[in-house]
Amino acid sequence: MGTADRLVESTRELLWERGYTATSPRAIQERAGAGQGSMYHHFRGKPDLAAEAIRRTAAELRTAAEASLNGPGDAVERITAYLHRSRDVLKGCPIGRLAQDPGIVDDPVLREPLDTTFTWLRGRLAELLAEDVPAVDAGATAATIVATLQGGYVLARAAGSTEPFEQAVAGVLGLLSLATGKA
Amino acid sequence: MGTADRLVESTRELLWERGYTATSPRAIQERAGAGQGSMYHHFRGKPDLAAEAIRRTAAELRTAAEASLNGPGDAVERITAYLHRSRDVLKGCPIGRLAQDPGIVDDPVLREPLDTTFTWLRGRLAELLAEDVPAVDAGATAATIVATLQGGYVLARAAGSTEPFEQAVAGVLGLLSLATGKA
DNA sequence: GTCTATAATGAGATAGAC
DNA sequence: GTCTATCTCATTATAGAC
Repeated sequence: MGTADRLVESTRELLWERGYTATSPRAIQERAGAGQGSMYHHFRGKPDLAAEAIRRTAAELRTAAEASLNGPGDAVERITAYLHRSRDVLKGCPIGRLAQDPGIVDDPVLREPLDTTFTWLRGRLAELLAEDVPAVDAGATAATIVATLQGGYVLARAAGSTEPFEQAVAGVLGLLSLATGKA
Repeated sequence: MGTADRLVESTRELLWERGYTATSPRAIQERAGAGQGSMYHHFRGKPDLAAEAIRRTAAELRTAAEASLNGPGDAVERITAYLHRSRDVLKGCPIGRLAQDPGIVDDPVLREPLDTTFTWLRGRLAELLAEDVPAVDAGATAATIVATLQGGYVLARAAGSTEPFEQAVAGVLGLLSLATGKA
């Protein structure tokens, strides 16, 4: 892995752990084992490096989601697999957590991958629901599922425990099972 | 309003707008129209001031929630009123947004009001659901409702639009209406 | 109680040697 | 390509005058 790649990977980790505003170029350099000159040779500055890091993380998240959502089973089974996927709940969502950072939301270039990722995810879930669960509004229910996940992370971090996340996921799956009549 | 109160109010606003890490004592002082000496006379420092600000915001949020949840109607009607309450969606939840800030989550004193607030809210919603909606797991569904709200804020900020928030709320209410058989 | 120094530390980036 | 100064500004506080 070259220096530029190590810088991007370090940035990805730090954005997940601390967010954008609280991540300093200095910390990125230290974790990547690179000097300042090296960083400013490969990237124009912190925003440029962060943009590359966020795009890479967004692409990875989408690939991981597709694995569950294109898997075997009907809509509710695929969504269940997606929601039950192993996650580092107390670290939060590497994309969703950035939505609280003013430095991200106020910069169109940095916010764009977040918007694109969630718009795609809601659309894909809505497709699945429209096919198999006619009893519900597919678009609204898809938004609820993604929001449950993102809000579950928030509640877990506030509680210092994964329990609220697991409850929230169980709750939305319970409601979905009523909609399919397979309760 | 005395100087100490103005400092706390300024801190509350800035915590909501920027979070804890990105809020500087300097910014607090400027907004409150107070000097540095004044702030350090009334408070030991930024964490002390933030603790007071967060406790005050949490108390206010709880009072506002109780107004809807103790209002007229059955469980689903009260929850609907709570979810439809007017909110500044793109600013996010003044309590929930702090859960993404490492400076809050890593400090037990600053995290405690978040935990207490969400634990109370989930409990209160679960009480209402247990009375009127026997078809669902009250605790899990309560967690889903709170998570939908918190996740709805995240999606709205990522999108730069209130639309995903409104969809998520509509979705969870649609699912709840199935559970009561009043669809 | 409130004010104005003062100061140590880090952020974020540029310059120029190697 | 990478390194080590260097620079400017903000952060977070302390000290002491008023």
